[in-house]
Amino acid sequence: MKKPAPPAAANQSAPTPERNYFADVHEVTRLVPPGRVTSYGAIAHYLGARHGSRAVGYALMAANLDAATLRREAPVPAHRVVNRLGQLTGRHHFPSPIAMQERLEAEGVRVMDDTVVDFQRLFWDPARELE
DNA sequence: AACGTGACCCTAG
DNA sequence: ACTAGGGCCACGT
Repeated sequence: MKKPAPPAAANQSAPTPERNYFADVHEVTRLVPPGRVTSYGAIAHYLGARHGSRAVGYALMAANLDAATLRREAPVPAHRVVNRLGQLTGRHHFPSPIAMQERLEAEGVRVMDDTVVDFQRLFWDPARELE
């Protein structure tokens, strides 16, 4: 899949400047296969490395809030995004603190001590897989 | 407009 | 190996 990474230079006074950014993060996240995981930094890097990794988490939080508010299945598999060490640092932003781990385990991903087991092997890098 | 905060990451000491 | 500090981007006061 090809992705028109919006450079930070595209800082026009658009009606919804952040919509593209959120949409991009969500789109990439949707491409992470079940049973695999990626990291905030990997997504940020794929989108052009200009986006801070923190902003990726912000976008995912928004996705989760939308899902919770609309009471429907999360349109974005945010549980497949962890930090660079494989830790489930975003678990407290799910409906339940254990929802993230449960979703991962339901896909066959084992989690121990808030950390993905075999993270290196399950890691899915968009820059390498979508290239 | 400046400032603080946050699901992060890299580089120096 | 461990800890600090700075850089990164979006958002709410």
